[in-house]
Amino acid sequence: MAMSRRDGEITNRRSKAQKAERPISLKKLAAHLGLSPTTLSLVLNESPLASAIPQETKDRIFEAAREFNYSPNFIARSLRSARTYTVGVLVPELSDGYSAMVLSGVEDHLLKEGYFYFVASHRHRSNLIERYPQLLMERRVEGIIAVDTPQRHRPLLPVVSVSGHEDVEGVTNIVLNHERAAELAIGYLVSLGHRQIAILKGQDFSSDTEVRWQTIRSAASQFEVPIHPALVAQLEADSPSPETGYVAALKILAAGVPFTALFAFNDISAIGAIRALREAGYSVPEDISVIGFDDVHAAAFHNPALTTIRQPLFQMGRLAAEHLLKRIANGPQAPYPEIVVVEPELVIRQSTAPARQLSTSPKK
Amino acid sequence: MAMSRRDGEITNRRSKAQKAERPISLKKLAAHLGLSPTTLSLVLNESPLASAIPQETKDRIFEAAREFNYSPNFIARSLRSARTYTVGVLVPELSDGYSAMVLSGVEDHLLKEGYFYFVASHRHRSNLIERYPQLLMERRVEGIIAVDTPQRHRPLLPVVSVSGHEDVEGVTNIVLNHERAAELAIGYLVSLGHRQIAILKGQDFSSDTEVRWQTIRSAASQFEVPIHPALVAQLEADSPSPETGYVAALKILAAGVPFTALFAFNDISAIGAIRALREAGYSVPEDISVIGFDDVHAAAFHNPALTTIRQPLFQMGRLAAEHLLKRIANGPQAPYPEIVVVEPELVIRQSTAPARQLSTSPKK
DNA sequence: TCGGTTTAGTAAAACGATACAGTAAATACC
DNA sequence: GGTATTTACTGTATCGTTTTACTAAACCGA
Repeated sequence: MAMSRRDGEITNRRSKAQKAERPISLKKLAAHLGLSPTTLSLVLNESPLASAIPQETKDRIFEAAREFNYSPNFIARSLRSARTYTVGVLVPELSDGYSAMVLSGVEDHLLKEGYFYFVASHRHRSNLIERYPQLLMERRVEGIIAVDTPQRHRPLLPVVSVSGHEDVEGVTNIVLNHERAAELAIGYLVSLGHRQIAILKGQDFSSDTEVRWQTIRSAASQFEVPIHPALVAQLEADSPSPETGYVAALKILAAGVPFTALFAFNDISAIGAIRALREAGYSVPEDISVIGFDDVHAAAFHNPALTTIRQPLFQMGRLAAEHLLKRIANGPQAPYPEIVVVEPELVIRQSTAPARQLSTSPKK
Repeated sequence: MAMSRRDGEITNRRSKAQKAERPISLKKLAAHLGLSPTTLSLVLNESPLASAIPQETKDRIFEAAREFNYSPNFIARSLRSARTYTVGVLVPELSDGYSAMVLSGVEDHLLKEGYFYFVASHRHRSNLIERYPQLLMERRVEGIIAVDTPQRHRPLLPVVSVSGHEDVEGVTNIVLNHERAAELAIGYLVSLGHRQIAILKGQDFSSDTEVRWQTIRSAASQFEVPIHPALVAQLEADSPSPETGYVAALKILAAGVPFTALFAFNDISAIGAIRALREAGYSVPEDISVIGFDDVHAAAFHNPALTTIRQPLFQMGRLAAEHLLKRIANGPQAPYPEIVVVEPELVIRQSTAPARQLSTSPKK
C-alpha cells in the first residue's frame, strides 16, 4: 500500500479561525482595574516602591493579571531598559557535531541565567562572517560567542571566542591547551614504538589548524620523531563528513612512504582515514594505529573504537557563556580574561596498538 | 614542557577600557543634521513618501548615517510594528545529530528570509517543555518550530512541528511517511530472506516511537513475518550515545531467541547494537543484518557502513521554516496545512546481507 | 490645631522608531 | 491674479513599559 506522495506534499487543510487577540497590555489592564499603569508595574515587579500599596490592591492586581493572562511585553521592556538578555552565537556549521556540542554547553548556562541566544551559521563564507555580527548588533544582542570563527576587528560588544586564535582586543578566548594535546598524542604513539607518523592537517578555514600543526611539529621534535613531508596531508572539502579524511588518507597512501601511525585532525576525518587504510589492505590498529581528536559521540562506538584526544567541548561552551555573562554584568570598563585554557585528555581505545614491523606494502 | 593548568584557569587580564558609547539614535542624528527624525526615517527606509525630498538632502542624510554608523534600533522598531522577525525552536537535545540536522535546515530558510531564531532544548523535561514556549511568547516570537517535542494545547501562535504526532489544532505537522519507511525496511529484509527480525523500539519520550512501532507491525503482517515478542527491546536511557542500542541489543541476545536481522530505531542505536552483536560473536552482516534509521553522517562511515532508512532531516527543517513563515505572513485566519509528508529512502550499504542458515549460537 | 509623616497612589517623560496629518512656501495653471 | 498643486518638510501620537517626581488624603504627635 505504498503511497505515491511527493516530498513536501500537503495533504490537508483547514481554516478554523485562530483569534488574533493582541496580548493584553499594562495600560488596558490598568484601565480595567481603574488604576494607573505605574501602580501595576510597581506591584507586578515587586518594586520596593510598592510597599505603600495595600495588600488588598496588590491582590486585585495579581488576580487580574492571572485572569487576563497578562505577560509583560519583553520588547517594550528591552527598549526601556536597554537590556535584551540575548546573545548571538556564531558557528561555522550546525550539523557537524563539534559546534553542536559547544552550543549545548553555551545553552546550558545561558538559559539558566535567563538569557536566550540567536544562532547564525556562516558556513565559512566570509561575507556572512562579516554580516551576521552586524545583524546581531542591530538586534541588540548584549554579546557574541564565536565558535571556530575568526575575529577580525576589535568588537563593539563583549565577544568570547571558542577555539579562535587571534589576539584581538575585546575578545576573551576559550582555548584548549594545544601543546599538551599534541604531546599527549605524539607521546603516546611514540611510547607504543611508532616513529613514522602521518598527520592529517585541518582545513585552512578551521582556526585550530595552524596551532595544531605547530604544536604537533614541536611535540614531534621534542620526542625526536621526524615528520616526513609526504606523510602530511590536508583536509580539503568543507564538509562535515568523513569523506575529507578518506581523501586525505588516500593521498598519503599514494605517496608510498611507509608509516605505522596516523594522527587525524578530528574524529570524523579519523573515521574516513580508517576506511581508506582498510580499503588499501591495512588493518587498524594491527598495521597502522589511528588517533583522532575531539572525542565526539561517534568515536567511542566506531569500529574499532577510536583512540582520541578529548576536548571538553560542552565545558568550553559553558565557560564561554559564563565569561560572556560576567563581562556583560561587569560592564565594558571592567577587566576581563584574555585567555581561558582548558585541558585535553587522552582517551585510549582500540584504534591504536604497538607499532609492528614496518612494511611498505600491505599484507593483503 | 607539560603545563599544569587546571581546566578553565584564567591566564591573563587586562583592563583597557572599552568605550560604552550608546549607538546613535535617529533623533540625535536628526538633531545633528537640523532635520526631523521623521524625515530621516522616510529617507533611510526609502519610503515612497520620501519622493518629495530632494536628492541633495537625501545624500546628506545617507552620508551622516554612514559617518555616525547609524543602524536602526531593532527593538524600537519591533515595538512599533509588533513584528520581531524571530521564531522559537524547541528541540530535545542539541548534540544528538538529529536535532542539529533539522535545525540546520530551519536556519537555512529563516536567515535567508531575514528571521532569527531562539533555540531552547528541553532534554525531555516536562516542566521545560511547558515553560519554554511561554518564555518564547513573552519574547514575542512570531511562531514556534517544535522538533520531536510533544504539543499539548492549542497554541496561541503558529506552530510547526517536526516529527510530532499529535493532532492539535493550530499545529502544522511535518512528518515522514512512516508506513512507507517501515515497508522499505521490512520489505528489504524480507527480500533478503530474513524471517526472524529483531526490533529496537524508541524511548517513550520520542514522538516517533509509537508510529514507528505501529507501522513496523503492520508492515510485518503485510509481509507475513511474525515479530517475536522476545525480539523486541526498547531503548531506555536518554542519551545521544550508541550505548542505548548496545544495552537493548544485549537484552534481546539474552532472551536466546534466534534472529537473523535487526531493525534499529535510529542509526546511533544501530551502531550500539552492532557492537553488542559483535561482542556476542556474531558478525554483521554475515550472521545478522542490521538496518538503521535517519542516515546521520556517521552511518555511511561506520564499519560496516550502515544500511539505513534515510529521513530528509535537513529538508524537513527547511519545510518547517517555510510553512511557519507562510503562516505568519498569511495571518492567523488563513487556512494552513495540517500535515506535510516527506518520503523516506532506503539506503543500502554493508550492514545487511542475505539471511544465512539460522543458528542459535554464534559460530565464535 | 498645626506641621510632619505615612499611605496610596498618579502624571509625565523617556526608550527609538514610524505613521499620519499637517503646513508653509514655491510653483503651475487658466 | 487667484486657486490648485507640488515640494519639502515638521509635529504629534503611538507601540508597552519603567522611572522620577509629584500629590492628595489620612494619620499622628505635641
